[in-house]
Amino acid sequence: MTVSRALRGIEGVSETKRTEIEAIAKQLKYLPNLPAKAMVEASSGLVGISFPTLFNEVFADMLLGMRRVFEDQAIATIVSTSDYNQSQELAWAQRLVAWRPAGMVLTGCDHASELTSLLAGTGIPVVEIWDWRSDPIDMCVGLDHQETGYALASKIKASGYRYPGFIGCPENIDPRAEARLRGMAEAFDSEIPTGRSPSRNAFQVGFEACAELLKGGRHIDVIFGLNDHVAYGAWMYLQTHDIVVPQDVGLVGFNGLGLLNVLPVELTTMRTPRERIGALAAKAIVARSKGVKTPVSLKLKAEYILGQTTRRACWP
Amino acid sequence: MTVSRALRGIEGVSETKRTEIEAIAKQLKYLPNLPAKAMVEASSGLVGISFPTLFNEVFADMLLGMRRVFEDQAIATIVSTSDYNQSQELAWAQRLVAWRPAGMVLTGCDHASELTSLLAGTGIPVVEIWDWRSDPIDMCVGLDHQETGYALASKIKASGYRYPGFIGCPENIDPRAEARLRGMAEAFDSEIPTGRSPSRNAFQVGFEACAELLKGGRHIDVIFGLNDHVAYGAWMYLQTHDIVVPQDVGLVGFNGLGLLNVLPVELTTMRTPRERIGALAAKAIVARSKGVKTPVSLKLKAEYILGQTTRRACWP
DNA sequence: TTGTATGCGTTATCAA
DNA sequence: TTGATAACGCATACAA
Repeated sequence: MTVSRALRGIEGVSETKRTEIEAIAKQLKYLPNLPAKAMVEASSGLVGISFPTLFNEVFADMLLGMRRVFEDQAIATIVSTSDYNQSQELAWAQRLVAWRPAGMVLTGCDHASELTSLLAGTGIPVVEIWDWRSDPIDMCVGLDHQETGYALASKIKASGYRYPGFIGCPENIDPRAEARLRGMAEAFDSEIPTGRSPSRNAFQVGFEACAELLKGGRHIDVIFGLNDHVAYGAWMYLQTHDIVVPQDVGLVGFNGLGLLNVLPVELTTMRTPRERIGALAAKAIVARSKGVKTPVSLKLKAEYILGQTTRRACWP
Repeated sequence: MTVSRALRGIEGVSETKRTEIEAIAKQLKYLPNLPAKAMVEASSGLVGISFPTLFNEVFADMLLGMRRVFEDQAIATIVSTSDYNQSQELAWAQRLVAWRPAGMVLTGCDHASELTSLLAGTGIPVVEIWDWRSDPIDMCVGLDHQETGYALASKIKASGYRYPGFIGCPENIDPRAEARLRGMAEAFDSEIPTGRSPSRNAFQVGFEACAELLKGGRHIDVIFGLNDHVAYGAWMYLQTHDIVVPQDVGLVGFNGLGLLNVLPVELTTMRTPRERIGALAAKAIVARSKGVKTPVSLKLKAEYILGQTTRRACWP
């Protein structure tokens, strides 16, 4: 018991004893046994994090924001990816709960219905990130994507554009993208024609979806990409087909990734506070596991970035 | 005890009892307590994985390859990133060992010296991936990057190029890249001039390092990028400065990422078996944890991809 | 300041 | 086939 106290730096151990214990521990190469600690404390100091994918800088950014906080607290993270698949997310959650994690972070607010009942009553702090809704499972840090889509489309509409198109992946894959699309339709007060491609690579999605959108024959004066990569893929398509941006058509991305810094044109886009979301989510979990009862629900804003792929002029 | 047996599907429980137990378990929403299991078994069914970064598709690919194997075995993965920093990797390893993991995966073969002594005698299966060396800590699945650099440069040399340059990040960051550079120098039998940039974004590294390399004033007829992204950044630089690829200068990448599929030119590069490395590493750990004594050491090969950024002709 | 008793949930071992 | 006992390493509660 004295050893336990000494090694944890708890008051009430004489200096003599403490140094003696520390010396012996070092000599013995003593390592605490975290599974045993987790058992007695009924919680493990592990935090589970689920992303749709890690082939997307957006999620890597959020992970980085979280890890900076968790590492300070000596919390290890069990990371998983769901491939935008709710049952895969559920299966992971089921396995994870058996580890008695100190918290869970889920991407988005759309989950398998069993997930809620699984988590109910466990007392595990849960943060849903990236997306935002008023009635989270437990806590929430993210954007209202519909509002964000509305805000972005309003800016674009104010630039004089009237015939928007949207390009992205098939429906029922990325609920956030569809929410943004709804917001855009709201801003333009009309249905928005879409081009969609099921490719895995986002550049390729942009290239192919752009082709599909324009094949539709409808007049389009501005194209909204699901994200920056998709928009850039479309940019490649337009270049190849001698369609000049922004003279012939405007092009808009989403996320504001540094990735595109060096590319030939700066993209008009919306910068999302990804690292900040991660950091805030992690802090919410840490606070909870330290006994703070208040649940966190934060709706953050994205920032409009005017690049060179939309016109600046503003006419009626 | 009977419950434990029944739930684990172990022989010697009557059908009656088993169904009865399963019913009650379901009704009680019973979940096994993995920390307790880990304690009694002195090993946790967790595997730790350390990458330099996750902002690089290469590592996301290896992670995917591993996860497919680990998930089949109900093994959870504790993922961490070291930022190419050995002491950060060491600190993570020290925390991880306290979890009594079923295995550890480390990227590369260059580690803090204390790491070896930390792991010695713990009996934890360790696989070093991506890089390859003859005397791993325990097991090894990867490429010999010097050999691979040699192989790539030999192909390029055979295409008639004589004045190579290399662009990448500063020295002492990525040991694999430097090993490839050594192999290239060997193939060309000369020092290779380099351009380097400390930027975080790989495209930007390519753009800036290319500028630096060409500023050097030496005659360069082919540029080797540290990886595909870096090469593509250089491609942007060359385009901007009206230097035509491959007429004026050849351009070579490394990794063969699908990312660049849609880009205007297919890059000459070397395709690395990333998912395969991950899968093999994971299988090695699973085998070990099941009692197989044989340590694994696999040296894989990369595949030369001839694109449109180097000339095809072959002259003396 | 130091130490003893107890219990966390699981599984191996042995007994019935 | 079923169950009792002990042990894993730690931390809480209590005693000296």
